[in-house]
Amino acid sequence: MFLGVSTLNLDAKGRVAIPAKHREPLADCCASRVVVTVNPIAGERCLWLYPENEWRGVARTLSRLTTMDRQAQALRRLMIGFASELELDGQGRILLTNEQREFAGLDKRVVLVGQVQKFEIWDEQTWSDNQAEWQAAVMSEDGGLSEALEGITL
Amino acid sequence: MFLGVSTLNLDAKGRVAIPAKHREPLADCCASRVVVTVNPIAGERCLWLYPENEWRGVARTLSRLTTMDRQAQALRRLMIGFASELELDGQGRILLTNEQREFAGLDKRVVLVGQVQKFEIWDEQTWSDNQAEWQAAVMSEDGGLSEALEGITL
DNA sequence: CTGTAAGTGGGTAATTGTGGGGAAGTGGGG
DNA sequence: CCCCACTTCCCCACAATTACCCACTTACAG
Repeated sequence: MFLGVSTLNLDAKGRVAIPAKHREPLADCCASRVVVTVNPIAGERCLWLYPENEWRGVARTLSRLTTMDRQAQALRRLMIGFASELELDGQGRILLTNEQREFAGLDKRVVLVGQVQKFEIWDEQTWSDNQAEWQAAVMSEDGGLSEALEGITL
Repeated sequence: MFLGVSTLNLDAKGRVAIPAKHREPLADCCASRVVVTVNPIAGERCLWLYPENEWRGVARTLSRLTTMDRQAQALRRLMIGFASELELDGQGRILLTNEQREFAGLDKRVVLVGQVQKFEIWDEQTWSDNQAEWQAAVMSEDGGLSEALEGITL
């Protein structure tokens, strides 16, 4: 279970160092092999980082979507198209492609966010800009709670 | 069952000492392993501290929410994203991350509030500012008692 | 008044994040 | 076919942070 935010720097070569606390779990579950791709959801400009074993399931799901559905095609083009398979280097870093960096608007300061089975990588500014919005989204005054959230206890 | 408020100080390194009365219960139920995250509810800027065993259920609930629901995503980003797994140090203290301290506006004086299965951590000022409001919220003169509260016995 | 326990504050050593140098590999152009 | 330029990878080194430990002071109880 991957948890927690870490703010990190992209170095001049476009590499990100995965925080040490995540390295052992990654070595265990996927031999430090990961897949980075983009988040296809409109308006959320961030990258997704999957351990290879998790990615396989995602890839299978994507490949089963029908060819005739426009949304499915769009989803597949983005997620498969931008994906790259990577292995952590000796210092626990990965090299992002230019396309990925551009897509997510990554410059120097980035945020790596654990999301249980995967990670998200955000530009630091974008991440903090979105926070207020997310807080408002959860139990906003306008009353709306989505079905998925009704009645959950935290 | 965790009860009671304690006012505590963050030290210069951002650590909080858990009051001694809670340490043994924590040692028993979760080997002094806890998870700290943020309260995602709009307008409530505080941290939540779960014993690890309680956290597992919460994490399961969160991980089951669908990827395509915006509110659920927001909730997960906040609660999983800001979470950190911690173990009390030899002096019974835990180290909060910068991100968590910033989120809850913690400076020096903080309040730890027992909430049965979990704790809340508030900035002292924020805590006292909110008290009046909460009193007003429960059984306000404008008559409204929420459904959840109708007919309960205290 | 004294002894124990708890809260508080720092020092030190190990670990981690970050940056850069150089070798190895790849592709394009002469 | 060879050479050059550019990218990718691996390694080393420094700097900052973190974790662990010890010591002091305050509070409470015997």
